Amino acid sequence: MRPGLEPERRDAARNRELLLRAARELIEECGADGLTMGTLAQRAGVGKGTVFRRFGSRAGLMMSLLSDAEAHFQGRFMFGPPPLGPGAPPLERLIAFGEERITWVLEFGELARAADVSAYNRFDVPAAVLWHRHLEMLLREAGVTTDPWLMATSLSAVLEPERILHAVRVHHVAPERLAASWRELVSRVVRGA
Amino acid sequence: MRPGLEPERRDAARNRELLLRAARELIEECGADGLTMGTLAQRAGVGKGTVFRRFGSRAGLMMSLLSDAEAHFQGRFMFGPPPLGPGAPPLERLIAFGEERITWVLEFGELARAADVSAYNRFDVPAAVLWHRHLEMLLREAGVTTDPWLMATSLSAVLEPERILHAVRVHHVAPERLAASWRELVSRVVRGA
DNA sequence: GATCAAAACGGACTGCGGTCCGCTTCTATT
DNA sequence: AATAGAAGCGGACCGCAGTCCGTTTTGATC
Repeated sequence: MRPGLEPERRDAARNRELLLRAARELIEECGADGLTMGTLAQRAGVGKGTVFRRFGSRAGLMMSLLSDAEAHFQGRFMFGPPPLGPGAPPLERLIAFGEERITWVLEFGELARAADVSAYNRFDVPAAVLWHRHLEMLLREAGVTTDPWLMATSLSAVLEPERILHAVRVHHVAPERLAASWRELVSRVVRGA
Repeated sequence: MRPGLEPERRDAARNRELLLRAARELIEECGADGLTMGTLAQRAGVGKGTVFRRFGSRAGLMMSLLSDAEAHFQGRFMFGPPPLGPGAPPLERLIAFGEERITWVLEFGELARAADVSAYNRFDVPAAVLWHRHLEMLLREAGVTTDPWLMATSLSAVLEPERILHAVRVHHVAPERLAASWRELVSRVVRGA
């Protein structure tokens, strides 16, 4: 999250750790939706202003909590072993990407939902941009030449946490069924090229 | 919105009209995001409790404001002339549906965004269910046999107001380009069958 | 027209995310 | 060790969505 170039003051760093620890505890106890910024400040033993100074907003806090998991996932699809990482044919990588993302959403999705900035720029956070670029690149490699940028946008929409969680939690769709549908969709998109 | 079977009391009906009129005025002046329930109550000359009694929530109010436009759109794709309405081949109807929905979002999307309940059940409001069923039906007719329900879910995701508005307003994507991408996507999905 | 229960009303109240600003604590410099 | 000013701190404060409950309006019944 933080570029190490301009180091944090000691008390600031201490409070960040205090807050992250307290946040994880609270989420454990009440779920991500049950966490309020006031309670968090109290639990961590700091003022509310400090929480907002550190994380900017509730969404920012959630993004900080996610950043480890996100970095790990990013590392895997960019540098990890095939079929998710480089080395496999693009269609297989697309399929693997969706499958892994579905798994990821099932594990961290509630946090991801809480991290969604409710403005238009929800799609412009670094992680979302990275995923989008990755999809676009794979589509190009797979020979999709007509507007790969928008096609990547559409595929991103399909993998949005909100929908995936809704399908699984409300409609009791099995994750494997989601994955199968994704395979089908992306195969058709690519084969149509 | 209201089934006519259990008629409203006179004062209730009067206040509903007052509120809807005031809401439209305020949105005209401040945009949908700028409308607050308190201001609305004040403008309409009623108490805040009344606003919530009538519409349940801010999202409910926005849905009431949308209901005319929604009913009109629904009428067109269910009973209107082809290619949107019945009579045209399913692929053409799918294409027309997306095109019309894009146009619709560009006109009413801000309202639609404001009407989005921020819970899981955002996809279970009657209008969303209807669109979903319509897409599913067209997919079946077009010969998509593998999990048309989930495929319809995916296609719905692509047409979500939030993304369309983001593409147009932030990334300056021309609506025609969105429509072209939709045609491409849905053609490939169907042809793959 | 008087009566009465149900429906509707209204505004004080709660809890939340987020801001503001006077005060405190660090750390670089001498 | 003294100092200065930048960085950090905290909690009172704001505006908002949504709730609660004592009071008022309505319209069916007599």
